[in-house]
Amino acid sequence: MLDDALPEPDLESRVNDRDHQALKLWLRLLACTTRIEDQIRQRLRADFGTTLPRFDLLAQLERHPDGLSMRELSQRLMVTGGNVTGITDQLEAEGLVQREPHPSDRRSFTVKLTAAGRRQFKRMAATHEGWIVELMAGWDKEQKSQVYELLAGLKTHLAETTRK
Amino acid sequence: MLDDALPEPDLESRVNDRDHQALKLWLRLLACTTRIEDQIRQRLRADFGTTLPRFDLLAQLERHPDGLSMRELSQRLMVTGGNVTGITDQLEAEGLVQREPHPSDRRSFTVKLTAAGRRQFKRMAATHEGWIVELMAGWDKEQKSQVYELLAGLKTHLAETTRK
DNA sequence: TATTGTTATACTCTATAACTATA
DNA sequence: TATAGTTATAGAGTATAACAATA
Repeated sequence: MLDDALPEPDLESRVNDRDHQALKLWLRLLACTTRIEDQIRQRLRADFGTTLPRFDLLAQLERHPDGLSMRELSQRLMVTGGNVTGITDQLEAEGLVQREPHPSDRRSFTVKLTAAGRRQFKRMAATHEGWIVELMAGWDKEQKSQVYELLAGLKTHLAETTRK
Repeated sequence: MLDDALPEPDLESRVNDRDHQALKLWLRLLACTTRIEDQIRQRLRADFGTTLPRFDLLAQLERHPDGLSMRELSQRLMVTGGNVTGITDQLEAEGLVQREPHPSDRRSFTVKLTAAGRRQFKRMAATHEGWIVELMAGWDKEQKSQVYELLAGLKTHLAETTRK
């Protein structure tokens, strides 16, 4: 098997000969994504002094120039409200985002990127994409396309299966 | 696009129309694996009162009946030594593993599963595999096989690319 | 000197629950 | 009553660095 040629032990090495297809696939999938994610975290910290959750929050705001409420951010980032408060506090202290009062609901805010936040995110996003291109270079264009389409099916299944 | 039919916003929704193939693929990949991993963590906690790192450590020991040193565990689990000490302490307190003195090197231990640890791990592993089968059921056998083979290429590339 | 493992410390991310202000 | 957001707290997981014992 191709894989036995790889000397480095890692999370996938937890798999056993008797194990079944789904499990083997999952462990290999996990090994790959973990490795990429670790790289991204390391590089975000080293090059930009930031973290993946902070980057993710900025990315959501960049997609929504009109801003998002704390609750919407919480849903999109899939974390609880208290955490969004914390991350938003940090980003606001860095001057990258700001809370604006909601026009009609005085309980709520609209969180938006500042001009500085937008500039900074654009810089980070461009670099980040370069990292991804580099890390995914193990697949050619056609292979990427194949996996992308295959993942659509898995994603749909997960959305239907994993409520809460 | 198939994906626009999915209403639920998640991490993949950070992607933008102008973004490129590698990035879109990565975000979809990350969304799927994160979702599965979150499920596994939740279920390990709910059903067995344990965590993924603890499960992973037991899995490594199950594959190595002769035991592993702390250093080997650290490498295989890809975490620093201090963390392995902590996780091993917990598992030892639960009676699932034990440290045995290394025969020739008095600085070192060999960590092994206890009989209880082996029994408990077998139970957990069987349940765990059922979860994985369920969560990966979005792909049929042929699709699983395809992705498995494709991942081999990515994994090799990552092993060659991401040294520290 | 280098290595094995432990300890101490600190930081990030996370969830839960109690709380306030408003709807 | 319900909802938006905050605060407080606790716990898991991680890294770093200083340390003791041994090689």
